[in-house]
Amino acid sequence: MDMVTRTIPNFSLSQICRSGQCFRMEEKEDHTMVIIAGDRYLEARQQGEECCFYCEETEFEDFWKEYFDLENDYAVYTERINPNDAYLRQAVGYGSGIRILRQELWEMIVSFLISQQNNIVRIRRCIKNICEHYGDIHVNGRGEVYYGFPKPEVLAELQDDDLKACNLGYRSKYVVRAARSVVSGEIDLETVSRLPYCKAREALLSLYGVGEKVADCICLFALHHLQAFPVDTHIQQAMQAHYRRGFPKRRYQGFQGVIQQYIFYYELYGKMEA
DNA sequence: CGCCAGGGGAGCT
DNA sequence: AGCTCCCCTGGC
Repeated sequence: MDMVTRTIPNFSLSQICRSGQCFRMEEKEDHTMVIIAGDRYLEARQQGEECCFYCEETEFEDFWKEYFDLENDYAVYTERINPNDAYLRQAVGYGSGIRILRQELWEMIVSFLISQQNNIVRIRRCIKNICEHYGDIHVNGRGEVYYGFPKPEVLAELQDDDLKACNLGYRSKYVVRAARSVVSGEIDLETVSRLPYCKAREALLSLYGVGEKVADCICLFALHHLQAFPVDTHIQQAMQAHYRRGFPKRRYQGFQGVIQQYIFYYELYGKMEA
C-alpha cells in the first residue's frame, strides 16, 4: 500500500481526535487512526513526531496536508502566550499537538447543529447513523465498506422528524431545514466560504438552529477563521474560574480560536490527570 | 428587550 | 434518581 511518512512537530492525531472538532476520526485497537472526510478515507499511524499516512503522495499533498493544517507552524501562536498566565501555559502544554483542521463546510454545519446540548460520544453516534443511512457507500483500499457524508440534496428530501430515527432528537428538523436552505439557494455555501469572518458568521446565523456558538464552531473548523471563539459551558467555566476580569482577546487577536481549542481540550481531559 | 422552558436520550454520579 | 451535555427557538 502507498504511504507517506513525515516528521511533524506539535502534531498529535489522538489529541486532534479527542478535541471535539471532528467526529469521523477514530482510533482502532492497534493505534491506527481512521479519518473520513467527506467521501475520503485515510488511515494514519503516529509514533512521536513521526507520522505515517496510508495514501498516495499526491493525495497527501493535494488534500490531507491542508486538511490537517500542516503548513502552519503553531509555535507562532503558542509563543505569544502570556508567560505570567500559568493556566494558559498549562493548557497549551497539555494539548500541544492540537491543530485546527480545515473541514468541509456542509459537514461542519450538520455536525455542530447536532452538537448542541450533546456530548461528544453521542455526536459521533448521531453522525455515524446519518452517514450510514443517507451517505454514499464507498470501499477503502482493503475492500472494507465506509460511508460518505450525506449530501444536502438527500437530506433536503426528508421530513422534519425523519432524523429522529438516527438519534438526533429535536435537532432533526434543524438539519433537514438547513439542507433545504442549501438546496433552495437561500444560502450559498460557495459564497459563504469566501466571506470574511463577520459576514460568514452572519450568514450562518440565518440558518434555523444555528446560534452564535454553533456559528463560531463552523467558522473555526470549516472556514479556518481563527478569530472565532466559540463559548460553550466548558469555556464559560474556564472564563469564570481563570479570567474574572475578561479573557485577554486583544493579546491573541486573530487566533483566539486556537487558544480556545487548547482551553477546551484541557478543560475536558486535563483535569482528570491532576 | 430579557428571561426561561423545552427539547431526547446517553452517560455520568 | 437526578444532572449534564461544545444550545437554540419561541413564548412570555
